[in-house]
Amino acid sequence: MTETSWHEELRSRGYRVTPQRQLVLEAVKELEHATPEDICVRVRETARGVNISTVYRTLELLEELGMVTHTHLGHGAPTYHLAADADHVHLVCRGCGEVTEIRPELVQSLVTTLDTELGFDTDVRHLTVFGRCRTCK
Amino acid sequence: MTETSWHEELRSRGYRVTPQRQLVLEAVKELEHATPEDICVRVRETARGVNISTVYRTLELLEELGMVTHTHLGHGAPTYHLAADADHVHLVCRGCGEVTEIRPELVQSLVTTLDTELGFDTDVRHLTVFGRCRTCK
DNA sequence: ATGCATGCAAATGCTTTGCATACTG
DNA sequence: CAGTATGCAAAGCATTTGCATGCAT
Repeated sequence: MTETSWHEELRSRGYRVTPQRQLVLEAVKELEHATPEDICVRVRETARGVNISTVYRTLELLEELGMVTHTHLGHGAPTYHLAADADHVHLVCRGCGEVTEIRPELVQSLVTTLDTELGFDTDVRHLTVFGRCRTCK
Repeated sequence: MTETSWHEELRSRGYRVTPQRQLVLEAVKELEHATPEDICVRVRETARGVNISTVYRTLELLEELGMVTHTHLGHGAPTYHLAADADHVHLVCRGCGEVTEIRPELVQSLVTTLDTELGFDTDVRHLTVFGRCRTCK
């Protein structure tokens, strides 16, 4: 999505293009797996402050527009990605806590099975698999 | 696990058998997919009150002992199961919000792939797959 | 100008913690 | 009796909301 196209996307839906919204989207782009708090801190480093509640409101909006997605990687706050970069599945190791991104092809068999057997359409981007990595098991 | 065996399990590890711990375990057994709050309410119905902080402490203990497990089914509080009953995977529909339990065999291909390709040992009981069910897609 | 978006502060939901008291072993 | 477990209240995060003001259109 180009710079201008999402501006128009916003306007066409009756939303406004504001500096805060641009800054939050930038931060999501640069930081990967960022929590709302991370994003807030990042934005404060680079420019005028953006309030944490605006970060929440903006992330909700960007998610509704399909520009970002979130996943729950642990017990704490969710982490956000650009939707365009989110085409992967997360593996979280309970031993060392390491988070790995894997190619979505590795879960293709699961997606196919759930679709064939149950007619269930899996949201692969939101999928997080917990377990133990090679070194911790 | 029999009634007495988990009492001994507790004692052997230096923990004590208390009415609260028994009540919480009972509630987890009876309510399925119960949040800490649900458990607290349930216990209050049947007997003397148990404080919410005791519920949290007890669930943590029971989980450490491997008697219960939890999953995150939505945005709110986690839900607890008896570990013995937990041998299933959760499907959560983003459309209607319905939670379905499926046989772990349906994700066997995923587990095998992750093990073979990455040496990752999947915690199937904690797995929750988000997406859209047959009627909502 | 109109009214959506933001900042601020308070409220909310969930969970943890400190400490005095109660109870188990 | 010794030391763990509980209740209570307060504190701690993460997130949401109400409302007055600011800014994009």
